[in-house]
Amino acid sequence: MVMSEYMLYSKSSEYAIQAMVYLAEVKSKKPVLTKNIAKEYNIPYQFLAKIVQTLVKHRLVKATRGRTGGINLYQDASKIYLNQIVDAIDGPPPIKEQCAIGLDLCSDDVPCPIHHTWKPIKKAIREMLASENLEELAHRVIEKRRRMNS
Amino acid sequence: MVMSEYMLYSKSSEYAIQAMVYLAEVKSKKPVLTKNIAKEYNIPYQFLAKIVQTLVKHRLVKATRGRTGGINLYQDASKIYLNQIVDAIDGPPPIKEQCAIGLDLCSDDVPCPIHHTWKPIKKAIREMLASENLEELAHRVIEKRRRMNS
DNA sequence: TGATAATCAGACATAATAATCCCAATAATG
DNA sequence: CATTATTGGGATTATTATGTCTGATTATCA
Repeated sequence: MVMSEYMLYSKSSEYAIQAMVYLAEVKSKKPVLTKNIAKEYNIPYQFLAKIVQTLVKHRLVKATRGRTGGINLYQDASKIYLNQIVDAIDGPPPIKEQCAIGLDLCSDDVPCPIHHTWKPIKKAIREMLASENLEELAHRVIEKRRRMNS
Repeated sequence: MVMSEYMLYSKSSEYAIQAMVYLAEVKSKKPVLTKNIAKEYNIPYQFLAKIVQTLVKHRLVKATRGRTGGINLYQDASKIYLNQIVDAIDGPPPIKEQCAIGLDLCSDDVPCPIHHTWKPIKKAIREMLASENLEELAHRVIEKRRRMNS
């Protein structure tokens, strides 16, 4: 199998994050073309367009139709966190705890073999996604570009 | 998309782990039937048979053919770690660091926006998989069963 | 008001993963 | 030695995730 490494979210979510970081980066008042974002990040255009539609429905992105149309962030970049994007695309996290090795009925009371190790890690991931907002991310992307070009 | 939650390895690897925990649990000198493992864990038999073939090739499982055949652990349960199983099925981890949000050229020098948060978490996951051996896991599965039936 | 350029929406196509089928090879047993 | 029961392994199918096509809708601008 392929399994690059530890998947936190789907490819679709990854594209969604990239697109929204782009929007946070350019800070354009005017609508930004989905096509340009796709080109910039090498995302298949039509596929990204679909993802953007979902982001619009979840009010993470605002779309303007027509000739001078495009997309913008629905609200300030500092108020949008990674977990919101992932939840919009992949759906909200499961109600019941999921067991890492697929045993049924895994909980704090009846833990699976790796429950106590896995649980805090899972919590750390959740907190990571819930603490990173687009404004900070965009800042760091800009910083990254600066370093790459030097 | 579905994305139950944070995928550490493929479904195939999950099945492989379950099967090997089972082998560690029963501690049978006689070969154990793949069919029985499949039934016990509700794994599609033919699919598990395929996975077992891979485990055999990687010398994690020893297969005995013929009428009284079946499978056993290749070595002592205490010497087999989760990462070995995952690597055998999903392939070894990528050489280059993978960026969590899919930006190219992410490294310690030119980090992606969430690099510094993600890196230690990734390390923790790796260490979890590299520190859990089948003997301990089997012990805890037995303990789990005891608790579930009380 | 017609040409142009964007998003919206649903159907369709492709690729990757998961699962199944079938029969050969192996080995024990009556 | 035929029967039975197992793994081995290639081909095939099913399901899901990813990606594409086409046309409708909306809005600007000459």
